[in-house]
Amino acid sequence: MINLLENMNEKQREAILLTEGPVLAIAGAGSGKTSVLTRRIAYLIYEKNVHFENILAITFTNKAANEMKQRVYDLIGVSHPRMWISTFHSMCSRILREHIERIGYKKTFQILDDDDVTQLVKSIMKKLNYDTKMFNPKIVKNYVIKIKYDKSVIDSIESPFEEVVKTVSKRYNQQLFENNLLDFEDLIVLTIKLLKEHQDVREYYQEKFKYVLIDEFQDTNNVQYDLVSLLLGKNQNIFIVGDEDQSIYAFRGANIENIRKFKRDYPKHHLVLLEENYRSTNTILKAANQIIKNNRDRISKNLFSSKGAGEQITHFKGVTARDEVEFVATKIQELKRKGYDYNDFAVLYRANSSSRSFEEVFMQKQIPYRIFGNTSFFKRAEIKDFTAYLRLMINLDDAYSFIRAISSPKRGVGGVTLDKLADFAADNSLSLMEAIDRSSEILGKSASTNLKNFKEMILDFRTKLNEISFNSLVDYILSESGYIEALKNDEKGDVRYENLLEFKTILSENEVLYQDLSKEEVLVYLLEDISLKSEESQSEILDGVTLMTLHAAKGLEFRVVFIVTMEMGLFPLNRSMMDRKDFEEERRLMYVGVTRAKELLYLTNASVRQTYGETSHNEDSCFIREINANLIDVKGYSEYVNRSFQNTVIQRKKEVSRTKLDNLNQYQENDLNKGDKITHTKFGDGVVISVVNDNCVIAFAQPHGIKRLLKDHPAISKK
DNA sequence: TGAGCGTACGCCCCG
DNA sequence: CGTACGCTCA
Repeated sequence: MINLLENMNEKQREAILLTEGPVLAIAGAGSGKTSVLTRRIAYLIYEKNVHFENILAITFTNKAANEMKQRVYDLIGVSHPRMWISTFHSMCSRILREHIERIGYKKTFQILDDDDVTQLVKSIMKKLNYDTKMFNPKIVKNYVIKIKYDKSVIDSIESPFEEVVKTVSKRYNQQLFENNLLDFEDLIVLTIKLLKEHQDVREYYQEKFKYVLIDEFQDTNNVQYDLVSLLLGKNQNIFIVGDEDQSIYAFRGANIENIRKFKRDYPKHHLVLLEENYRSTNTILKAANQIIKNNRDRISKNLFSSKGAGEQITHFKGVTARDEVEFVATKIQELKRKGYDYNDFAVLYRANSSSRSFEEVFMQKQIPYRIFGNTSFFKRAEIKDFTAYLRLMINLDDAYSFIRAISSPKRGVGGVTLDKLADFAADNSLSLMEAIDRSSEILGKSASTNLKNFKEMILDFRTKLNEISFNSLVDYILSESGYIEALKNDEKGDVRYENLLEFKTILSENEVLYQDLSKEEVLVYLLEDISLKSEESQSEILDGVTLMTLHAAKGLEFRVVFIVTMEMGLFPLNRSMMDRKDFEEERRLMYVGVTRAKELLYLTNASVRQTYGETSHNEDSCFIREINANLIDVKGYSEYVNRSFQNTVIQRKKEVSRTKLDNLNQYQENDLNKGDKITHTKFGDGVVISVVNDNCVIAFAQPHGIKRLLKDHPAISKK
């Protein structure tokens, strides 16, 4: 018999054993949170004889979910691919796949990723003759998503946007519904709708999920919070784990307040504080504490570790960005010789775009690496094209995939034809596919023949699905659609073809996993997986240096961590320096990065860097200065740099970035009112259109158009 | 009507 | 530096 409490400290045991009633575990970085979660699940199953179907565990990423399943399996040998350990989105997708017909959608719904949503909003805006230069489609999209759940948000939208958002949102939601498509927000919102409107479904799940566990609670948003309450019902066996200092998803609606809200909503909860850190040396922990204590809004925690002081933190500053990359590569090779594995290293950056220079040099120096995020496999054009075919086969109503599939490769049907077809379809309440049958009424002979051929082809693919193997189906679609032929004229055709062949692997893997399902159902699951994982990229390289964003690093640990591009403007990002809340989130991101390191931490940057073809000079990231100097060993060209780059350009740049930082500490209050004429340091003269709380909307001359800005931003001055 | 070419623009994080 | 979009020409 295994002992699930082995090696657990007093607090951790408490968190594992308190299975009944609400429990809030505040878990500092590296405090063994995942062990607690997995052991708690194992304990429920193994010791308390709870069936795994009665446990719901929510993680933040699919990767974390898989890892948790694996660890539970390692502990007690119980596992099942359909265990309810998943992200909010996967869980909702699974519930909806089962019951969505109750709220009027079809079971074959497909999920749109974020890029698709932005594109769709943009195209709707164009159709409605809104100027996409004046109104940034991304901002409109964010509003459209936000008001899905909370209609009252519309009242807080400033005047010129309000109108646009209202109109676009109506059209957008209608189009999604007609095409049987869901966006990520729908997954949650529609699950709430389903549970609210259908008592039997609600009671089924409330009865089913007897024990609920939620990880990374600081990153839940309000909609997710409500969903949790709804799933719980009278059941109070809820266990949440969170750490305010690691909340880094506010841009996506995450609300730190949810932890405090939980305390209020579940007054009888037990509070468990996990403060002992098992990961890092005390030098690293001290640095982390020194950084995070600069944030205003936080409950202070006292992280401690029984590990020794360890090595000093290194700050390396190269003359050029190339030096920085070379330093990282050389250091890795050096440590590798001293006995470290490639797996022990992580290079963490703020923006995905920073990865390229590291990839190049690593490749050149033959350092194996695995890269996470970025243009993931599923976001590549050819993959999206092919999935469009598959989606269309499953869901003939999907106009979005229809357009993608019919346009790649080109088959004599262009924008004009499609517009006409869409208008005709709308007028006669038909789907695009249905409208094709009557297309000769509105279109010329060649266009309507091309459309009919396309439809026949898709219908043929549908028949073939049940007649031939997945492997043959991939080949069949690729050749019949003319896709292969088109790739021959494509410079990157070979690579794209290789990528497409990956579908064979993916399809057959899923076929094995879901043996008891029909081929159509397998395809539905596969497409769902692709949608939910479109942001993640898996790599086949097992032994390699990890390259990833700071965001993606949350929850992971490495013996050696390099946090790179530590420069004002890059990290913290320029944009964040306008607002204290954003800035504090950058600081939490730094905190997350630092606390990933177990033994060695390197902070690197450069004094000269090429960005967008232009040379720029940035000051050291302020986060470096927040660490006590006696913890840091300064290496590299920094002294040389200080002496030799005293030219005016650098001086001026430094002044600019210093001003930006100062602005954070110095409050400027602009007394702005509707109609005021102002000047903006970057956008020039403008007129205030509206002011709501801290925000204002100002109309500038083209090319800037209408901007939504912070009222008190120092760049704005009244005329 | 759609393909090809030149210009403008963007500085992110993710399910 | 790359990509996305718009314009022009075939």
